[in-house]
Amino acid sequence: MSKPSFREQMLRVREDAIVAAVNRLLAEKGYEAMTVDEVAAEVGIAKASLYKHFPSKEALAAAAMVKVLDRALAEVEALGTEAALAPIDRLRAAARWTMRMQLAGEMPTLPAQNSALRAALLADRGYLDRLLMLSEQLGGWIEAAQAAGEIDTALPAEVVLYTLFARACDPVLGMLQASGRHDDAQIVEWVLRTCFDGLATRG
Amino acid sequence: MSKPSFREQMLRVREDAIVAAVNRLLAEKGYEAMTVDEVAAEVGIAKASLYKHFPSKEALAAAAMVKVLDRALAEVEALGTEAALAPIDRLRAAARWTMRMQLAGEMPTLPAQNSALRAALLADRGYLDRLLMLSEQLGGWIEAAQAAGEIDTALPAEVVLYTLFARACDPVLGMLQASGRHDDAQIVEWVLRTCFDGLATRG
DNA sequence: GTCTATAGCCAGATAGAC
DNA sequence: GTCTATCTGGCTATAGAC
Repeated sequence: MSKPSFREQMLRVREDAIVAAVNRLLAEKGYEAMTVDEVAAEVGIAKASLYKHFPSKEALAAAAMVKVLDRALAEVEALGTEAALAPIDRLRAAARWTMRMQLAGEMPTLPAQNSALRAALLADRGYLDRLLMLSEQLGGWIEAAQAAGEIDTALPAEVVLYTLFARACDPVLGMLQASGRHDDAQIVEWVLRTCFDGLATRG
Repeated sequence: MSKPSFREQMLRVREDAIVAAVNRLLAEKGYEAMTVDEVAAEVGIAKASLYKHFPSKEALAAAAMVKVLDRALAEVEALGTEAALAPIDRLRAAARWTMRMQLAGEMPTLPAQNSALRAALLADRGYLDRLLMLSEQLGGWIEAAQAAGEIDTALPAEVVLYTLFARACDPVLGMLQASGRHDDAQIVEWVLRTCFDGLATRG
C-alpha cells in the first residue's frame, strides 16, 4: 500500500462529506423526496460536481447505505468481542445502537417495497455483500440466544432478524421525539422494552 | 334527508372507485412515488376528470386516509360491543385487523416525518378529528388493560398507542410475505406475538 | 474538478371543446 | 363531467468554459 497523495486525500474527504450529507437527507426525508440540488447545497458544491463523483442519484444513495452498513458491521464486531455479554444482550445493544442513530438523524429509512432505490440496491454487490454479512452475524446471535432460552423459540430466526432490522427505522422513535416531552435516552429504553419484552405485562 | 338522485349516486360510486384506487396505490408505493396519472389509469378515466372531483394530489391522498380511518373506527366500534373481550384482547384484535389490511395491500404507510402529505393531513380537519377519535378509543382500552394488569405499566399509554399505530405499517409483514415461504395468517400471528409478547422468552 | 447554464423529461395542474 | 391537448415547474443529468 502506497501512501495516498494529497489530492487523493482531498478527494476522499470530499466524498465522505457528500455521503454524510446524503445520509442525513435520506434519514430526514427519504429517497424520493431528497433532491440532488439539496445534497449539493448542503455539501456546498455545484450539482455538476456531484456527478463527477457519483454517476447518479441512485449511486449517491447506495453509497450512503453502504456506509451505514459498514458502521453497523463495525458496531457488531465491537459487540462480538465483549465476551461477558449474553447473546440476547448483544442483540439488545445492537438494537439500541440503531435507535440512537435514528434519533440522531443518521439512520436512513428502509426503502419502500416499490422504490427506485430498492432496485438499485438489489443490483449493488457491495450493498448486498454487507447486508448478508450483517444478517449472518446477527443470525448467529439469534440462534445462540434461542439455544440459551433467551429468545422465544416459537419465532423463526428469520422473523426475529427482520424485526430487528425494522426496529432500526421504527417510526415510534420519531413520534415520541416530536412530542418533545421525553429525552432521547428514555425514548430508546421504552422502545427497546416494547421490542424485547412486548406490550403485555410480564409475570 | 331526501333520496339522492341517480346522478348523485353515480358521482358517489365514481368517487369511491377513485379513493379505492388511491388507497391501493398508497399502500403499494407510498405518496411520493404514486402519480396522478396512475390513479387515473387505474380508475379508467382521464386525469383532468380526477381534478373535477379532487382539487389536488394531496386532497386525493387525504380522502383515502380519511376512508381508512373510517374503516378503522368501524372496526373498533364493532370490537367495543363484544362484551366478552378483555381490554388487551380488544387491542390485539385491532392490531390483527390492521395487519391483515396491510397484507391485503390496503393499508397506506404512515407519511414520513417530512412529507408534503403530512402537512396536508395536519391541516385536514376531517382527518384530524377521526385520528383523535380513534386515539381516544384505543387510549381508553390501553388504560383499562393497564389497570387490569394486562399491559406493562412501565410503558406510558402514549408509547403503547404509538406502537400500535406503527405496527399497522410494520415492514416486517411485507418482508415475510415477499419471502413467499409463509402464509398470511401465520405471518400475522408471528408479528402479533413479537408486538405483544416481545422477542425475549416469557417465563 | 469546479463552475454556470441548459437540455430533457416527467408529473401536477389547467384550458377549452363537447 | 368527460375528454384531448397543453402549460408550468422542478428534477435528474449533461455540455462546455475555465
